[in-house]
Amino acid sequence: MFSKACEYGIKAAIFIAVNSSEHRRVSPKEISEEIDSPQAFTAKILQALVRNDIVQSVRGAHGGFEIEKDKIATTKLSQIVFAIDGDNIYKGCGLGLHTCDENHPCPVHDKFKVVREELREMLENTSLEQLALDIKSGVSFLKI
Amino acid sequence: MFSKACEYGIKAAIFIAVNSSEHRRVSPKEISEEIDSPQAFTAKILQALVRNDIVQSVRGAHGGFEIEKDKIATTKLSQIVFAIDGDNIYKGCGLGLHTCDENHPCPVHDKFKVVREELREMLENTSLEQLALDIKSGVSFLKI
DNA sequence: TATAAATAGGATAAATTTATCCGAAATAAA
DNA sequence: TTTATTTCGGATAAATTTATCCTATTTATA
Repeated sequence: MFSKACEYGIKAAIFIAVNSSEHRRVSPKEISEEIDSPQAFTAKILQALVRNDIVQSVRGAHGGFEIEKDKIATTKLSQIVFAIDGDNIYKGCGLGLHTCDENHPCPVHDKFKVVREELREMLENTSLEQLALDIKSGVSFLKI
Repeated sequence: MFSKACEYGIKAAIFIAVNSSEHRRVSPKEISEEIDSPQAFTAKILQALVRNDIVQSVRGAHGGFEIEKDKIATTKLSQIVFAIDGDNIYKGCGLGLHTCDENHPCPVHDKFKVVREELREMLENTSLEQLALDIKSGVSFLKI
């Protein structure tokens, strides 16, 4: 469904959110260990999240990654997905047609529309905060 | 959402179904022109569909690809997707965890479950016949 | 101001997916 | 039985995604 990069990006953001809520900055090394991802590759993805202003980075000694408190509550999954994979998952044609709309639909246009709309709503209505809370309380997991 | 190979496979199967319903066999060349896909690559995908008994092939002069009449009605989109991409789209974990279930869920497990279940049902309830009919009547399109 | 600790970013490699090429095998018909 | 036509299948190449490595840059602190 999502690219590996996107999967890592979502998990990394959740882990940073969990730690930021406890005023702790985290390093790519720590992140990649906790979410079970390749460190250097994860660092690249973190850079993309920083460029898209989803995550904040602090360089130099005692630096690391963090997310501003109010952003943890306002950032939606859709923003992370968009920053890494773009919006093709719930915008593009299911069968790859260049133009696919009501006037010129692909064979699965109507049926796909329902599923993708549901996916879009889910991503737009899910905040980093909700996901981070479940990790903190041990209800959900970031690896294995 | 799906791989290119899967997109081509679905479109090819629909085009073959349309022609088989009019007792016409089609070649990879004709198929790739009609669905706007690379010919040799499409031929490989057709072979996979033949091996999975979704499409029938006839070798030699006057050969080509066809689908048995009753199979056009009974074949579901899910079978085509499974033959090419496997069932990871609506089985695997949304965040790539090796084990992700009710006892050990990833952060988006519950939310994803709904979307994937809807996707699965859609694929399992959509027959080649329905899709082919819309192409025949000019309601939907296989390219552009 | 020197040093150590971090992220940033370019270059490159490995793996996977997508795509092409060509000869082998099968089949209908002359 | 030969020939033309057609799918099958292996080898290979191109493109994209995933992953690694190394150096530059930034920053806190001794």
